[in-house]
Amino acid sequence: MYKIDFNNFFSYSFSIDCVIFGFKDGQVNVLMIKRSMEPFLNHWAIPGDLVYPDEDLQVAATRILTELTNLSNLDLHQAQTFGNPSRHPQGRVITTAYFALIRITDFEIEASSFAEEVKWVPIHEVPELAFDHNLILNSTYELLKQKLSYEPICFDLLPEKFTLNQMQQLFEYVNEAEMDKANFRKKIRPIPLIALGEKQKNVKHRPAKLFSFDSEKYSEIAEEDGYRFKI
Amino acid sequence: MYKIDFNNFFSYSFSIDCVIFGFKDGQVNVLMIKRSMEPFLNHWAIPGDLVYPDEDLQVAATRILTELTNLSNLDLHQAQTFGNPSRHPQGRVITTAYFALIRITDFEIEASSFAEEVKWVPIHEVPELAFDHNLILNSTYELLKQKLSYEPICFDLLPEKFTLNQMQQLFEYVNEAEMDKANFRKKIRPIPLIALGEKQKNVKHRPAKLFSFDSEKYSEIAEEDGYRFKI
DNA sequence: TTTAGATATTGTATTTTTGACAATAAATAG
DNA sequence: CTATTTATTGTCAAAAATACAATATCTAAA
Repeated sequence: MYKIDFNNFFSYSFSIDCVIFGFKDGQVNVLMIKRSMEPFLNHWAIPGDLVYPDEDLQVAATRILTELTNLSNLDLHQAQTFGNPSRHPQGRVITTAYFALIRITDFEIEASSFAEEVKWVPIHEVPELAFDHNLILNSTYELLKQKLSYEPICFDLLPEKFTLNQMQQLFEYVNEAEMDKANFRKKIRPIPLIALGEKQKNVKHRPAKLFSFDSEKYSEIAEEDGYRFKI
Repeated sequence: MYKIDFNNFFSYSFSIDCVIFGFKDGQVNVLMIKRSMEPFLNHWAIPGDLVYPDEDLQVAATRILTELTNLSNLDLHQAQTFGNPSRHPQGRVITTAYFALIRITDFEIEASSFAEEVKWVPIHEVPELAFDHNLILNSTYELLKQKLSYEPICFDLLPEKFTLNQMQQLFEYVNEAEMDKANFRKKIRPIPLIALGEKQKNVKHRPAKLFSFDSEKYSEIAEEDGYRFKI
C-alpha cells in the first residue's frame, strides 16, 4: 500500500512508547528495557516501536505491549505526544506515549526481540534513559497519578484479590502522604467491592480480608446514579 | 535539510489541529473555519495545518494560532492525538489536537489563507465537520471541562475584568448544572482575586463588582502552601 | 493453654465543608 | 419615592472529613 524505504522512514516517522506500570513491594514500578541496538545501544529505555504506515495508534500500542508481555485485554491509556525535532538522533520521529497498568504477579517478563534485558524499576529510582524517555516517563506518571484519583484504575495495578491496606498503600505512595486507616475505609465505602470471604495467608498477624472490584456494579451505579470514582 | 515531495508528504505526515475556545453570551464557543481547498472543500472544520519537518509541535501550534488570530502569549494545551489510518482521504496523517482559550472580545477574527470563512459556534451547535473533527472536538472539550475544574484557566476565557456571576455562569455551563450564588462565592474564596473597586456599567439593576485573577499570588500560595485551584 | 505482639477493623466525637435558603444592599425605571 | 431587579452577605442544618480511641483476630512463643 505504501512504499517506504529506510531514508524515507527516518526522515519523518512515527512511534509509540509504552509506559508499563506495576505495583510491587508498596512501590509503583515501571518496566524498562536495555536497548539491543543503536542508537543508545545498551541504554535503558521505555519499550517503543515504530507505527506501521497503515496501523492504528491504539493497535500499535497493543501490539507492542503484547509482544513484550504476552498479556492481552489490558487497558491502554493515551498520554502525551512528543515531537521535539531533535529528540531522535536519526531523524524526525514523533512519538505518542501510552500507558498500561498490569498486575506484576500475573506475568513473567522476559527479554525478547525488543531488548537484551528487561526489568522492573521503582518509579523513583529510574536512571538516565535513552532519548527523551525521562521526560516521557515523568509526564506519563503525572497523568497516571491524576487518573488514579478519578477513575477506577487502581484495581488494574492491585492483585485480583487485594486487601484494603494494599489499596491504601497504593494511594499513599502516589500521593506521598500517609492516610488514616479508618478514614480511608470511610472514603472508599461508595466504591463497589466484593468481600470474598477469604483472608490473607502466611502473615504472622491477624490476616486481612480480601476484596475484589465489582466492575459490573460500578458501571451500573455510574450509569444510574451518576456515581463517579473519587479518592 | 529534508527533501519532501507531495507524494512523500502525503504518504506519512503529521498535523496539528487547534481547537480554539471562547466564552460568549453565557456559552462556550469554538472557532470554526470553512475550508477553501480540497479535500472537504466548503466543509466546516477546526483550523489545522501540517507540521514542518523540523518544527516543534508546540511551535507549530503557536504558528497556526497566530496566523489565525494574530494573538500571541496564549496558553496552548496539548490534547489527544488521532491516528486512524483512514482519517485523511489523501494518505496517512496523524494529528495532535491542541486547545487554546481566548477572550472573544479581545480580538477580531478574519478569514485568512486558511479559510474562506471563520466563525464562532456554540459548542452544542457544532455541525458535521470535515475529517474526524467532530471526534477531535468532542474529546478536546471533555479535556477542557476537566482542566477547568482543577487549573485556573477559566480566567483565560473570562474578560480581564469579570463579575463573580460571569465566572459562575461559565462553570454552570460546562457542568450543565445550576449553582447557588452564595455557595459558589464560598467555594471560590481561597482563589486569589483582586477586587478592582470598579463596577459593571450599563446594566439596569444593581451593578456587580469587577474582579481580576491575581496570578502572581496564585503562584505564591501554590508554591508555599501547596494550594491547588479546585471547583 | 496462655499470653504477647502485630495488624485489622470498627466506633465516636470534633471540626470543616457543603447545601438550602433567608435577609439585606444597591442600582435603575417609572 | 417606590417597585423591580440583581448583588451580596448571613444563618442553620446536614454531610463529610479528621483525629483518635477501642476492640478484634490472627501468629508465635512461653
